[in-house]
Amino acid sequence: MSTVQRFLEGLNPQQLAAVTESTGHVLVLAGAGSGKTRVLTTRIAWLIHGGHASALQILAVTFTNKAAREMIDRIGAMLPINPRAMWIGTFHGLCNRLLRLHHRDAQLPQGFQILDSQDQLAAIKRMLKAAGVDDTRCPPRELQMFINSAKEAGLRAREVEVNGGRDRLWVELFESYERQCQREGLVDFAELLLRSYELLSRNEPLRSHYQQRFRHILVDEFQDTNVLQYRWLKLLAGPGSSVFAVGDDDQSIYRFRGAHVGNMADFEREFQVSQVIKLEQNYRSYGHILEAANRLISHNAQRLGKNLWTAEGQGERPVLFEAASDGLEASWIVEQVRQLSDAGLRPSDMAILYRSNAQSRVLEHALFTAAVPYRVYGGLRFFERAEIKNALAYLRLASNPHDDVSFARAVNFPARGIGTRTLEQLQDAAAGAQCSLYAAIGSLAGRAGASLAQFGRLIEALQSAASTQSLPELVASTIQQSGLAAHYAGEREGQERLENLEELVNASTSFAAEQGYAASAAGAASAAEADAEQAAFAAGAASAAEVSPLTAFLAHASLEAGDNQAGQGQDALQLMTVHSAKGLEFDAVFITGLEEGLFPHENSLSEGGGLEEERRLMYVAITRARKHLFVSFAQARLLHGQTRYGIRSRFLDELPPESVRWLTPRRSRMPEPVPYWNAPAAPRGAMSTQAAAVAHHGFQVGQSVRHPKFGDGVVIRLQGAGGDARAQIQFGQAGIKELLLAVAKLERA
DNA sequence: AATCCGTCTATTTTT
DNA sequence: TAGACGGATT
Repeated sequence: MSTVQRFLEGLNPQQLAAVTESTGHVLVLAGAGSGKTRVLTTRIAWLIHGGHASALQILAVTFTNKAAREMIDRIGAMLPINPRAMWIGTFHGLCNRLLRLHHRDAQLPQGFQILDSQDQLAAIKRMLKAAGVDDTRCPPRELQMFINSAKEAGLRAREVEVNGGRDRLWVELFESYERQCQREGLVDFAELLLRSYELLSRNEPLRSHYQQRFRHILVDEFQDTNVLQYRWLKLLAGPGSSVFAVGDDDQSIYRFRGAHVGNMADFEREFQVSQVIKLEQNYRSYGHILEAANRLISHNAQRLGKNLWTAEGQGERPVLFEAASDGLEASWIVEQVRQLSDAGLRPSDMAILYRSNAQSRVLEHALFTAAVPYRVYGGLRFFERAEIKNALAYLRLASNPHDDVSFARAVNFPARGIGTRTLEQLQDAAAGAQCSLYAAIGSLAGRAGASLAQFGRLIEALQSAASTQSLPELVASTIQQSGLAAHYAGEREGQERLENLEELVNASTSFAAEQGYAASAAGAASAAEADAEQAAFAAGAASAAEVSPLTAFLAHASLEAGDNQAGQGQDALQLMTVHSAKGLEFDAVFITGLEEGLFPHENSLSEGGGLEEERRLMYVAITRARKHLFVSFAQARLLHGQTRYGIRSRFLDELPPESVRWLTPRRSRMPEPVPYWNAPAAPRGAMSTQAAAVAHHGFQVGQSVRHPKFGDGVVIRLQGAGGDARAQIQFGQAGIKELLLAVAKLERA
């Protein structure tokens, strides 16, 4: 068929092989910029249009909503079908869909609420308080980590291995958190995964239904999957189905949040992948940039092995620059930005990347002073804003009044005379009666009881509004009735918050419109199918179509926190961490702060495999650049209010010398002491510290030294005098050491 | 109920 | 240095 031919046109042989592989499971090693998304979407189009599968037989999983949206849009552009007929979404989104459809079997109320990390932490704190456990014996954040990592490993509280009293306590708290969530109909992110995993593993008919249905399972960013997600996929992949996994082990940078690169090798072995397809042709960067990336990553031992190449020319060599201070590094970047602008690049074609968010300050300052428009990624997202969460808490209560997380949030905001005392009494009453806070309202008498009763009536009013009004009407009236509108209207800085609440109404309007579209139009096929599923597996339960718009909207708000960027649209230079740059590309890229201790980050060096992950991070950074790449570091940097003297990152020495261009003399890895007057970012106090640091032993803060065992380093602090004089020294490999000057064989360099 | 003050911490982040 | 948080104060 000619349409199919047209899809396949222009694919390189490896891409073509991946797209049209028709037997068994497939592992695609997709290098940066190798057209991975194109392969995924083209394969889906090929499967459907070539008659290999129907849209209903396809399940495609991504990590972010953005990636899912992109996939849906691109398929929509290729095929005349409604892509919503397919199950395409994030792991969490798909699990949500599954659990709503089969909430009975999953032992959840139909309108279960999803807790984001913030909500989860609040729930944990509340549980700790109820259990009477001291925050110091069990820091809430650590318990949260403990619970989430257990769940992500597929473990329930009872399955966690206990060694010692501390563990026992934590496991008990884990258990009571689980009970609390179950009682209140709350599901955290990890629970979405675990609960649907358990649902499928325990319910054989349901499992085989979905196994037979999903003939083709496609997974994006496979290197980022965690242990539970891998098991989930394995469970869903029945006999005769094909799993198509796309990933790049060299871009695995999320181990710290549970990603398990080993899944790639496990997949190859356990699914008996006969052929691993490597996509190595890069369509993004010029040759010298790719050579830099290839050489750098070749220093990693743990690799599946892959080398990027391009059919385009060599292009410019990446430029390396050594600055005396972070301030001067920033000024140099601004100057390069100017030159690039003169050469015709728009600010939005350029990005400045850094390892940690704290580094953005100096850069922002320099850009602001030079009047370069810029935009910083990161920070609060729309649905995470306090005012939005407050409004959502009321909406959640309208949907499920027994959601104590939302109750606790809403009950006294805006203030309505229900203080900590009253709340404690209510908590006790609820704990005694084993019921929700809302259900316990009646048990309190007196003035406090009256205030609570009034709040209870508010919830009931919202509930009835929810059953009569349209979603946008409900959102608007909730903002009014809750008193949030009045509260923010009376606040000095409340205007912006009011606007955000207005925006929430708009969001609900467009959400409702989209849902309506999906339910009608070509989505009829999926609706019919979903109904069939209902008839077979959830007899008596509400069908998917009956999940109320409010419930759907609340799930949407939890699962998609909204844009992560400040003001968009305008032509601005992009500032972001290397992590958030993954998946993006720019004509010009600046990678900053290439200093030992910062990049690679010192905290990573103590973790096994940490250095290799840092190196992959650098690899990701380099491969973001299309034409121009600038890599820089500073001898002195203001960090936590103190000037830190850094050594050039080892990563710079791992780049191919013939493919890069040093703008500053490339010395041995020992910077000269920095004259403070060259370091405008340093506080005035630094001057006196440094002047005072010159002592009779002849060492000075910022001084380069060499130690027979630890190698090259820089003095970062001096204390004591005479025979007791000590120096703290930042070594390249060995990290920070404190040495007695009288004893240590330090050589001045 | 709002505000102030001392303490603590500071890598990366999506769902 | 700066920001977030919790406890105490007004």
